Amino acid sequence: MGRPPCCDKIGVKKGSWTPEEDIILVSYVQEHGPGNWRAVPATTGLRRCSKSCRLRWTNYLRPGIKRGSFTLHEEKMIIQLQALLGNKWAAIASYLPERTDNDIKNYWNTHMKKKLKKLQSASIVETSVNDSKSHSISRGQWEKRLQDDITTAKQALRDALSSENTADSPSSAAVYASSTENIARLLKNWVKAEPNESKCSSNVSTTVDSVCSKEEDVSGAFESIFGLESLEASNSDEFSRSASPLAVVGEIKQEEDSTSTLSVLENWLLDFEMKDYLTDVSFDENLV
DNA sequence: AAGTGTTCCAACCGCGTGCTG
DNA sequence: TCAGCACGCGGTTGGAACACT
Repeated sequence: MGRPPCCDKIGVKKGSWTPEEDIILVSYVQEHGPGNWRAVPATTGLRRCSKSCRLRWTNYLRPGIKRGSFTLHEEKMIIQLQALLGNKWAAIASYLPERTDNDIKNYWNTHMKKKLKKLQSASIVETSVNDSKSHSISRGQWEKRLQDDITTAKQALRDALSSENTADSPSSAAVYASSTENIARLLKNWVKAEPNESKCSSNVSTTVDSVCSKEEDVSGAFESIFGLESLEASNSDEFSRSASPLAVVGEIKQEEDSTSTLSVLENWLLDFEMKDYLTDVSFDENLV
């Protein structure tokens, strides 16, 4: 016996969502909040599967979603997190609050795989040419650079966390207001051929703005922790030997009172098997 | 201008997991 | 303990948009 369908297929609409359907869905979420998706079709009269409603909300209508091309910064974070976590898109997306797991997954499958393959092939050529020079960086130099990175990362994390603590947490009303703005923007986009991509500094609500700035801070911390800047110039071997984020976070943990963001970070990192990280992670394994 | 190939992304599908009775 | 249910996740697909010939 196969698994029963998540909802009655008869009369369930598929395919692209219309503006009218979006408005209905957003109205529902404004009233009831996200969740209980099973009730959405019954309550609203939408002829959509509950799954489809959830997906539409999380991937498109949810407030705070940034659309448009990925920044270099985001790209680097994705590369590092993918190398660390594998294809755990939801986990990766949790560190890029404005991007959905679907977006990141799509971006990875279309852009990053290509780029990394290029990078890898270039690296292989370089390695074959400069094989005898491959250990040019001494252990002492490496440790010194690592220590600098850790110091920078810790400072960046502190900054990010302190700004998060001082910022007013958005009320649910504000969150849903920004959702309404999302819809308004979408409707405008449907009317006009070319949308004006919403950037952090654009006409999106202050709620979104605060998310943007926070994301920048946190990602900045990550860049330092993971040595992102060195990625482009480094080969996979060097990455596999790079500093353990566990060590950094563990040290920060001792110095900082726990905050929500740090706890999430810690839990995630502590769930990660350090041993596997040190022995297995390399770009090669993730380029399939 | 028309045909063909390629890219991109929204949406779907099936499975895993956690919760509840 | 177990079955049923709802939700979340990752892989995959379909088709619109774009690029190329």
